Amino acid sequence: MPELPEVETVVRGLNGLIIDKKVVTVKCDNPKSFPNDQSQIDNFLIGAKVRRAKRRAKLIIIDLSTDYSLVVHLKMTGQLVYKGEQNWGAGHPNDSLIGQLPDKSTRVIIEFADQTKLYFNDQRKFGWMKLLPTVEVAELAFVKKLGPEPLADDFSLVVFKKRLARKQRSNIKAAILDQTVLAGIGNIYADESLFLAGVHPRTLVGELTDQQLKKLHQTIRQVLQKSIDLGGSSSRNYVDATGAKGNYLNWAFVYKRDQQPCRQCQTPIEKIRVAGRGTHFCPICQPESRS
DNA sequence: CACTTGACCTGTCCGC
DNA sequence: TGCGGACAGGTCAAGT
Repeated sequence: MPELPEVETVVRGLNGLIIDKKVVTVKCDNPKSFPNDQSQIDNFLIGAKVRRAKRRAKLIIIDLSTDYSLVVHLKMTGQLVYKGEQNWGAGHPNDSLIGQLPDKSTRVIIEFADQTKLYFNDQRKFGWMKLLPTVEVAELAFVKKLGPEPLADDFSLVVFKKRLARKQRSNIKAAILDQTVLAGIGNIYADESLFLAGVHPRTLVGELTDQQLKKLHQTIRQVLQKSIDLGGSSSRNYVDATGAKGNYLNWAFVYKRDQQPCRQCQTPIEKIRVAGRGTHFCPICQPESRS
């Protein structure tokens, strides 16, 4: 669920909360969530100071003073939540969530020298964090294969078309979900951007018109930016680094809106399966191409 | 190689 | 109320 806008929101939050903090203890209840050896953790995480947090695709990368980085993938249910005086206390809106940590979904606890803590929670245990040398992050096989960042200035229509060139026979939804084509789109923003572009999710890439490609290139960027502005989407359990939920779904056109009226034409939104995933669309605004 | 399906997990919701 | 099963959806491995 955390897709590009949610991960970006977490990273921005971390940058305002944990810079220069020094790690003093690390606890992990589930080796799969944090598979490093204890000796690596002792040597390169304990005692390290946080330099900065950044994002690549859906990855959170926390650079440390030891020239190691903590790389985190939240997958579906991961949360990276900071508990400090800023966001925890009687009367604070996030107290009900933050105050209860750790809970049964807590996998890793990182404690800083000022006794504040960073919690990695992950109900379904699909997510992970890994400690590795900063220079090796970009060399990871799956990082090297990632497509371009859709919000980068140089992500032009020409680049978009080039990226789709080898996907002519797959449907457009599967193509934009493929992280080697584009980095950062997941199920929510795939559905939303296809709706705004008026493209049926099962349309084959090779059958898209130039006009549709141009429109989709724009709507992908629009939707991702809009969601970042709204703090992301909280479909199930996404929260940002301060424990706050995102607001995008109050504004969504199709995602999780099956049977509800389309915001443009009042036709009930339909839910189908495309690329193995629940897919929401408007049958009038996104007509199926006949072929 | 391109594309699809299944596995990884746990919690929730729906129908009987 | 309890219980089975479908579903949620990011990514990689395995299968077609």
